[in-house]
Parts: sequence; structure tokens; C-alpha cells
Amino acid sequence: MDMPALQQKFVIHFGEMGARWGMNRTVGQIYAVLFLAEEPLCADEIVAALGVSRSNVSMGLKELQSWQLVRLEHHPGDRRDFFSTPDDLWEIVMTLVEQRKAREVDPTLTVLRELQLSSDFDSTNAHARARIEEATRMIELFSRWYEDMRDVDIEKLERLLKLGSAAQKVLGLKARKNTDKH
Amino acid sequence: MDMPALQQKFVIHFGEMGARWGMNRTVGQIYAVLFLAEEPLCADEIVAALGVSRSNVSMGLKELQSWQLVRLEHHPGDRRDFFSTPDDLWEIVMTLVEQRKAREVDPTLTVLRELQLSSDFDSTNAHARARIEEATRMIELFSRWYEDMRDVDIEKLERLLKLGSAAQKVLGLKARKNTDKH
DNA sequence: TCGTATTTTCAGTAATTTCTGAAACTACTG
DNA sequence: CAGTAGTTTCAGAAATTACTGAAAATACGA
Repeated sequence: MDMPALQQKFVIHFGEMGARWGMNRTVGQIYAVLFLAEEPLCADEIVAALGVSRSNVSMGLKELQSWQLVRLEHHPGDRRDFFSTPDDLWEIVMTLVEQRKAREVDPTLTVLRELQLSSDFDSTNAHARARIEEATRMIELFSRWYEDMRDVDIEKLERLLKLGSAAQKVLGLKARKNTDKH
Repeated sequence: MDMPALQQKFVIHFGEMGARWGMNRTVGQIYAVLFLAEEPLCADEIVAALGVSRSNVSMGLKELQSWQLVRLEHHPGDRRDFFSTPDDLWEIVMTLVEQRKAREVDPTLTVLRELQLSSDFDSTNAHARARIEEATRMIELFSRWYEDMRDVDIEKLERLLKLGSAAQKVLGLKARKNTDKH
């Protein structure tokens, strides 16, 4: 791996994390290299930086494109593809959240809804039925919240985050009697 | 797999998702079985439900315990271990978020901080340095927000979620001139 | 059109992860 | 203490996933 030691540590860490994030090692490393790079890089520069095969880089870049985590651009008079990550970290975070939601929660919501529509749902035992309904409601609550927040502009979102739990006090939410749940 | 068709679909789906959630198929399926079960189950009941080996179930339960996603209990006059999931879905969601944060973001924050403390950080190229600092700030912002929200009681949190982006309006956040970023 | 630079595909191999069955271990009971 | 019911460990088998190199495809320029 051909790069300064510090950057190398960064890249290796992202490789390890990549696996936990539903990608694989190489994909995580490619992302890390692009993230640190000042300029967009072409595939061969990534090959040189990571010391993996050209085809592996090609597949990794395809995967990152499917996550919409990298941008493809062309330079005049050069037919190579150049890749980069957005400058704006917020954009990166938003994309990551969007993609993970799409991959990890939306399919579950779809299945839960299908189960409830299926003909043998009513004949399922009451407890299982209730749990499926409850899970659906919970996921729908988070989905709606997320879709709502996605449209708030970044500046406001950032200040909302910084406010943290104080928001709850400012909004003056009064404690509701908690005798009406479970 | 020995259970009613509808529950079976649920379990199979959670098996598929389990993989995307950093567990594996069996672990996801075990969780799904416990989630739907009215009563705590012992390992052999899970074996019967899923048709996998006893040792696989043992390892899966260990994994779920390491995630703190299942509870272990004992019945008087019975030396078997019985496992269950919390009744309260909020508790499940909170645990999941807590664990994923611990596994997926905390280690990265640690590494980023280490890099900044390392002796060759100052000699790293300015752009990479800036990106590492920026990433650290972003993760710290989310971490603080999360730790803040974790302490808000569920009732209030639920209402905050239902409020969604309206919260931002209620709080009267004024648009800040966005000339001071990037 | 042919040649060249580049990217993609894909079959096979390597590496990793998951799963199993047998053995070891634990802790209770008679 | 020996026997039994239960759980865990672990070495190897099975399954899956990642990676490579070679070949095929693409796309431009002469």
C-alpha cells in the first residue's frame, strides 16, 4: 500500500469498517482513498495506492456508485474515469443514511406490510400478529420522521442537532400520563 | 422449519436481513423466533423451530447476548436457559442503536482521534488533515446528539419524533447566512 | 476500418465465514 | 460420588464471499 503512514492507517481502518457497513474491505479502502484525495482519482491511481487488482477496483467503484457515494467525472482530452467523494460531509452523511435506510429498513417494512395483507394473517396467533403490527408502526414512525428531516435544510438541521435534547425542553413537551402504553 | 407459514416468512426475512445488520442468518432467525414468541423459549425449542444444529443455536444466542438483544431467564425447577426479547419495542430499538453505534461509529472516532494525536499528523498534507478533522467533528456532533437524546424519556422522544420537521419551525430557527461554510 | 487506451465481465481460486457433530464441560440430583 | 440434563467449545466441512488474471467489450482517434 503506497501512501504516507498516517493516511495508510486511515485507509486500513475504513477497510475494516467497510465490512461492518455492508460493503467489503476493498470498497471501504477505495472510499477512504477517495475521501482523502485532494483531486479526483482514476482507477489506476487507486490500484497503485491500494495494491489490489485492477478488476477489484473496478468492481469496488461500481459498488460505490450503486451506493451513490462517489462521483464520476471526465477531464477533457482524457478518456479515463475520475472518481471523487463530495466535498460536503453533510452530503456524504445524508447519502449514507438514505442508502442504509433503503437497504436495511425499507425491505423489512415491505415484508411486514405484505404479511399483514396476506390471507392467513387473521388466523395467525394473536400475540405474533400484535408484534408484527407493533413493529410496523415503529418502523413507520421512524421512516416518517426521517423523510421529514431529510427535507429540512442543512443549516437548520445542524442547529437542531446541536440543540440536542434541549429542543425537547424548549418545545415544552409535557409529560403524558404513561398509563396508556403496554 | 417447523412453524406456521406466515411466521416462517417473517423469520426467513429476518434471517436475510440479519446478514445486512452485522449478524448472520441464523442469528437473525433466532431473534425473529424469539420476537414472535409469546413465552421465553429454550434452546431446543429454537432448534425445533429453525431446524439448525444445537451448537449453532448456542453460538447464535451467545451473539445475541453480546448485542444485549435477548434476555436470559430461569424457571424454578428447570435448569434450562430460557430466552426472550423485551416486550417494549422502544427498548429494542434503543439497544440496537446503542450497539450499532458502539460497533460502527465509536471505533472510527477513536482512530480519527489517535491519528490527530500522532506525531506525523502535522506533516500530513493539509487537505487530508482537514478532511480527517472535519470527519471527526461531524461524528462528534452526531455522538453528542445521540447521547443527549438517549436520556430523554421515551414518551417525550416519541412525541418529538411525531413532530418531525415541524419541530424546527416551532423552535423558530432562523436561516443563517450560509456564506460561512465551504 | 484498425489500433489503442480504458473499463467490464467472468470463471476459477483464495479467503473468510458459517455451520455441524462430537467431545468437553457444568451443575444439579439421587 | 455417579448419573443425567443441559450448555459450550472446537476442529473440520460446507457455504459464501472476495479477489484475480485473462478475455471481452467499449469507445475513441487516426
